[in-house]
Amino acid sequence: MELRQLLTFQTVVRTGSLLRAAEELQYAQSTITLHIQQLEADLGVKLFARQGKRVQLTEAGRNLRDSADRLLEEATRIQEMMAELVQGETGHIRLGVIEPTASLRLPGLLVPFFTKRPRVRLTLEVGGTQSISYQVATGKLDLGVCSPPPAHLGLHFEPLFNEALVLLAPQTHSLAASETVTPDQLAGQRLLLTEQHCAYREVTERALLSRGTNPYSGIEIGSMEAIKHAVQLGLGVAIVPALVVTPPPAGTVTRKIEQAQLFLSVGFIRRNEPAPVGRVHEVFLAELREHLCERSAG
Amino acid sequence: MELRQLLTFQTVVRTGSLLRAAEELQYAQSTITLHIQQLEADLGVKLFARQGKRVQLTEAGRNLRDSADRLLEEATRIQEMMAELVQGETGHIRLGVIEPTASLRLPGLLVPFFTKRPRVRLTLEVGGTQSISYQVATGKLDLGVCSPPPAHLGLHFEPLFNEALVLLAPQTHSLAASETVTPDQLAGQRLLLTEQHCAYREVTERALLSRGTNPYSGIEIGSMEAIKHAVQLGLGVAIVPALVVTPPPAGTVTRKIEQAQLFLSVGFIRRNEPAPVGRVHEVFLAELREHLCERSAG
DNA sequence: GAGATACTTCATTTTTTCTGATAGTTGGGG
DNA sequence: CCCCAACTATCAGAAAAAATGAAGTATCTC
Repeated sequence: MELRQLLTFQTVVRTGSLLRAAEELQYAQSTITLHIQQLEADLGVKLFARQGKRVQLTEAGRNLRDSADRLLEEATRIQEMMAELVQGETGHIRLGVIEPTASLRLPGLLVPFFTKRPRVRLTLEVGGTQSISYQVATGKLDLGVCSPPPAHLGLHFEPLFNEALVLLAPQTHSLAASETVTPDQLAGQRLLLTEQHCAYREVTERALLSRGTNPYSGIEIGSMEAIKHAVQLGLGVAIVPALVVTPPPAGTVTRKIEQAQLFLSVGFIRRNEPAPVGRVHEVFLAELREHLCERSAG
Repeated sequence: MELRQLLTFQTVVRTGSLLRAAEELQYAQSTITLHIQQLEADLGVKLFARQGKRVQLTEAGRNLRDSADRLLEEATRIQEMMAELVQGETGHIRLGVIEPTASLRLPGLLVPFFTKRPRVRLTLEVGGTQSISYQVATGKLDLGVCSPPPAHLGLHFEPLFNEALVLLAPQTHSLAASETVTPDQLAGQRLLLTEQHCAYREVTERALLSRGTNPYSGIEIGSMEAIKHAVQLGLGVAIVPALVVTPPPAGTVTRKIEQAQLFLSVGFIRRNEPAPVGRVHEVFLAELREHLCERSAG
């Protein structure tokens, strides 16, 4: 059974004549006869009752008609889909994004992108840089938005913006007294940290350790929201993305930290070698660059 | 795009390797490469990201995967359906049956037939002999169960049974007095007839006219049930199939009519020349012969 | 880094497809 | 009633395509 033969069959059924089908399909008339005969031999049924001039569908022919229509429709659908895929009008973006970016910066980008492209599918995975970069490397995700990934994964990283970090403290806290604080002042304070291996924590630890301050305080909280509440209730102070605490929650204040490179580089990652990404992904990346770079914080 | 190529693609995806696909499909491995390349060229997209040894699906490949599965499934479904069609396990019987046979004799046949063959479709059209035979002649119906069709339609008619007709009269009617009645006794009686062109009426008219009795009484009622009720209410008498009034409705009696060939020959009709019927139809006809002939009334 | 493994390329063989001419059949019109 | 016009079937040969096997190239593993 060949698609060609089914198309011929369909055309014969529609036109009701081998001759007209031949004209329409630009075949010799004998080819039409042949196609039908091959189909009949292959399926083991007579499709048309030949009565000299006219051909008429048999029971088997009637049964084949609808199925042939479905099959050929599916076939053209495939070709159309592939064409749209090339145009970037359709496709599936499997995207991994770190939590703060996903909740604060991404929605403003996704909404216009996907309303303009209703046929594009999105799978958004929110997680840590480590998990995202691993999944991009193994092909489970197409793209990631996170901080620089481990070099050994061989991923391409392109920075988009720097996420500034600030100190969040209860209004009544001693550190809230001055406009800015220095890393030295943090020594001895109870600092609420995110989990280990989290990029935010790593940046924070690196910055403070380089100034001789060991930030570890014994309290790790996995969620930015939870940390905000903990600070609000006076459990301690925290270093969080500025955007997360703009404005600060009631009863807390934010303070800039001087003399430390307290920011997190955020960019997108993709496998650089044999890029198994389609046109949509390129278009999406262009959108990412445009919308996230312009808001970049130094 | 060819079904062959899609099958190769599907197999490569499933096995994850061109070599294994070649083994499984009994092709040379170069053929697999070729199929994929042809598919890629035809669709205008790369389907696999070649990284030397390994092949990995691209975005386009992932999109094609499901569609290819669907298409190939539909293709095998077609082949299976055709095979079943040959076996008589499936198919579509478009059947026309006259009303009394459809309601009285057919159900007992259809129930076992279709419970044994759940995949066979049935379209049952109930109508007069004329309409049924015309539709069979033009191919709108496959088979008909009715009285002998007009000869000019060139249909094959095979008698199955004779439907005996009896007089139905109100219990209090004068004709109910004797055990049997003769056509002569019907003269002057108000006889309720079915519509013109109905085989039942034609048989009745022929039989009575041949005995010098004109049965026309000015009342035509299109439904056997309505005629029964009309007789019950004393509107007149009627000649109806014996089976329809076994037992007679309350307040009525049936009487045999002597000296007249009052029965209707019922059989099946089909186009005899290029029989565009499938195996199911043959099986169904065999069932018809078996179940309807044995109950035949002389 | 040598060998095994797996995909690609290419020239060749085999198979299939398409065609044009021809023959056969049917149904309507004079 | 016969012939013509309209269709479909058959067939042999040309054209196209598919499949192959061998040689080539890249990659992973030990």
